[in-house]
Amino acid sequence: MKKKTTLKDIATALNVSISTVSKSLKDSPEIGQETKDKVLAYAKEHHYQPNLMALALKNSLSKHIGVIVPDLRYFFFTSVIRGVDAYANQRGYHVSIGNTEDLLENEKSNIDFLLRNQVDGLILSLSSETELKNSFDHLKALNEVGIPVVQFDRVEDSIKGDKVVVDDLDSAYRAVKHFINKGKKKIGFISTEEHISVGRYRIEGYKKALKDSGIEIDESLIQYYPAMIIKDELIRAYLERVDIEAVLCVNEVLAVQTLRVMHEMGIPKLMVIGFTNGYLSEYSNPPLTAIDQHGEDIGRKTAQMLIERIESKRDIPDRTEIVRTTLIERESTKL
Amino acid sequence: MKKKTTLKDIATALNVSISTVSKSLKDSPEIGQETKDKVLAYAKEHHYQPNLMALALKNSLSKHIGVIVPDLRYFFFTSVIRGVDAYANQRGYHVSIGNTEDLLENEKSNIDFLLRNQVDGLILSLSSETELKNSFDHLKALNEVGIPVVQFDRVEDSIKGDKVVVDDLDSAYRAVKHFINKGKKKIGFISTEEHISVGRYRIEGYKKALKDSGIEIDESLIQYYPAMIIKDELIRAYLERVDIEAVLCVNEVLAVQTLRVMHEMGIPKLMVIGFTNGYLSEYSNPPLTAIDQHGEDIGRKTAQMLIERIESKRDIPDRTEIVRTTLIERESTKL
DNA sequence: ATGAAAGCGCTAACAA
DNA sequence: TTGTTAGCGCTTTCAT
Repeated sequence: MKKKTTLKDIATALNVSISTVSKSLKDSPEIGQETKDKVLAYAKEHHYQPNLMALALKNSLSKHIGVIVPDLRYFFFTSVIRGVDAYANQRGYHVSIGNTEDLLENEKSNIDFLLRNQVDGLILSLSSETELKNSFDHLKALNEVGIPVVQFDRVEDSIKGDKVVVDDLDSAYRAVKHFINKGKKKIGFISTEEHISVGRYRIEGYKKALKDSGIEIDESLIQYYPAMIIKDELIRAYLERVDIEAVLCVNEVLAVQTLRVMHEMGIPKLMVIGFTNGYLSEYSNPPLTAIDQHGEDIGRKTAQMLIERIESKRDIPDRTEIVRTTLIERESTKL
Repeated sequence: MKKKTTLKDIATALNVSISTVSKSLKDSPEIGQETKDKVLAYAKEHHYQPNLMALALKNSLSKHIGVIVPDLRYFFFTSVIRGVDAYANQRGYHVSIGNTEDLLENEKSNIDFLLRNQVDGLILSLSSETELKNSFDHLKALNEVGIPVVQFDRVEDSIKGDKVVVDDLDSAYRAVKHFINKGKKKIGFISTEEHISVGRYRIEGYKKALKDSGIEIDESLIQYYPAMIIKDELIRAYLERVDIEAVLCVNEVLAVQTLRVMHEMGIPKLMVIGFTNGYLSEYSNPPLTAIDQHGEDIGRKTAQMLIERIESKRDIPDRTEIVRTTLIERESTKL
């Protein structure tokens, strides 16, 4: 494997000093045109690439940020990443992605790795296990080290730094209102693990909408499942157990799955809304009414806040940005 | 923003030399226990993190690889990334992800960035535009620089390095045979852009299966769409135009979409198979028979080949690994 | 117009 | 047992 060309290589080859080469490459006026040309030519020919590691070492700024998400297979998280990537690249930053698989250990090791690699800042959505165990020391450590952190979606307030969240409570509220406006009164709620912060807000919104409409809350209509991915049978059991006209699901996988189980059971008059407006919602049969969380916007926003903080000398007080969702109405609430 | 703790900081604070600190941290036998303890304690307290940039500079090995994919929203690509990540981490490598959005320019800039960041190697699946324009100079340059590249899925033979591909031809062949075994003879094919390499193999497999079964090929049953994401109307037009009993789709989005349009048109006796076994296939209604490309295996395989090459001193001849797909039968081919 | 030297954080060979 | 030094690739200040 060939070695990469360095300033020194160019310098020795051309019999000039390293600093002359460095200056030539930046087109410094200090250097004569001839020399510059020689250097440029040689550099091009040998595919010279500045070593950003060396630069980072020198400047103690890596122009490198990390994004850590719980699950790369979820549309919402990849959307956010796309947003971060787009904004960061445009500002000359590179982004590294870490995937926790919803595990605390992976979250720790990812943070560790990114830190050692001198990322200038971190964007992060908590793993499910982190939230479950309330284990935030590794994140508090980030505060102590002084590296800026922007959290999104699944956030923990006790950790310093900016936050971008979706108005989960209000989104659920509006979704349930949507059902009610269509004349539905018996409304269910299907959620994953109870400890996830966003889930808590969503359930509150659900309850508030019912209360505000004078509908009594029936806890038996609320179903928690222990994992993100569950068997059809569990949903079937729920649908058999309860007597509902509409149901709000906490993510699009559950929503689409409910739709299908429902169909198989032959109860097609049930309205369904799901959180996340991804391919699943868009292409499901029937198409699913979905709550669009605007993942890319969230990504851009977090990246913007982070870079602002990285590049600012002064201390900025912590900000929390709330992104309004949009209800995208499709067939699943039209019958 | 606090500065990060360095060896030097520890050394001055403790009135020892930098190398003493360095050795203590690696638990070198050269150093006295007392000193070690002092150093360890101080390091812990001040959240010392070795600066991997400095290490990379020193060793000219960054333990860092890059993965560049065309579209993060596709299940197949995120699966591959998960596989790469899993294997690489276990080998002590970090992985940076680049997203080209199927654009040549983004592919170039991603490669550039990764190179400057001294990645030790690159894993890559070509952008659609790169394949369309046959523009491979930026990739050939990688060969000249001597940085190892492993391509997967959408690959170009003229570029040196290992490759991991799916047996696209045979997969399509088996899918079509599956239809034929179920008594179907009029079989359609829905594809995206014609220039994508995997698409070409799939169409060949489709044709070969028909030929081998003595069914005449009707080019009018083969439909190319200009983009990955298309309107329902285009599919409807196709379904209205042709007279088929089954259809093979080049990805799961198209397959699920076809299923739905079909359903809306009231022609439920059409069998559908799609490439990629992701959430869409699994949760569609009805569940979709899908060709599982084993993305995570592919990811692990590419990472393994790449790291082997990075760490090997000797030249290894180029290898091409072919991953066999699995046909996952679900409802969409059971009627 | 060009070059020498210091320093970013770290390791390792060599001294003491 | 501990310390000194050189060097990884680069920029920048200060000579020359």
